[in-house]
Amino acid sequence: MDEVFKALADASRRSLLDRLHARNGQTLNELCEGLAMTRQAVTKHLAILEQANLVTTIRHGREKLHYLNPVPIHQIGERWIKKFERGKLAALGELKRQLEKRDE
Amino acid sequence: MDEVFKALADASRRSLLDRLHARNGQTLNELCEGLAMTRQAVTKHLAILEQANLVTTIRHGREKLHYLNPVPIHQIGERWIKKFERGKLAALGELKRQLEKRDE
DNA sequence: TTGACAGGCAACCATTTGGTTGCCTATTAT
DNA sequence: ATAATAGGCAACCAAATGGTTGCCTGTCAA
Repeated sequence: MDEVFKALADASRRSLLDRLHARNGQTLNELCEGLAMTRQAVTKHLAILEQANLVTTIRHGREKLHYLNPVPIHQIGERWIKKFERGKLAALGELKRQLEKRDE
Repeated sequence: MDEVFKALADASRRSLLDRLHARNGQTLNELCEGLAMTRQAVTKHLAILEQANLVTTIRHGREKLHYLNPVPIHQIGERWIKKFERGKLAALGELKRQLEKRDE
């Protein structure tokens, strides 16, 4: 899980996920197009995403296809959000109320 | 939004959020208790969480109370997850199917 | 079979990050 | 008034991070 958060921390990597979301199964070179980054930089980002299990790859001949894996992101929603979500809006509302009481 | 992801990338900071979730409105020194870190390190983490709007603080006399703000985390769930969630399980299932076809 | 294309590996570099220590300020309690 | 308490600021440091360049390997097409 730690790896997922670290992987998502970088904007370049998030945009790579965006690209894969737009069109799944792209090759490395396709993912490089239009980016102000060398191919090797992208390779590193993809490796990090792969290790975090956010991207799955498959070799097909000399090409490596990249597929988005939505499961870990979904798990954040399941574990983290849910954890803090109880009393979602209530938190801020109650916060204000408590402080008003405290500072009287 | 970038700040939120960066703030969540660190395990120490996530555990600070856990602590605040367990008991909201703690002071800096309370949050330091039992951690293998100096007070100043915790201060820095809290500053980052504050900048990401994940923690709201209020001065009360010489104390600074820290409150968890669940809204940005909730927004991840709203924006990111939703974005990739379409065809949640479908993605992996379809992935396998496509590859089986491709590699025949 | 040979060149072009897709990708991998490794060394290197600058900046960011997570942490430290040391000292300063403000508030509270004795 | 003064000591203890709660927190802030700044300089500094080591390690991690995001990026580069250079070169190597494997696969496909002419």
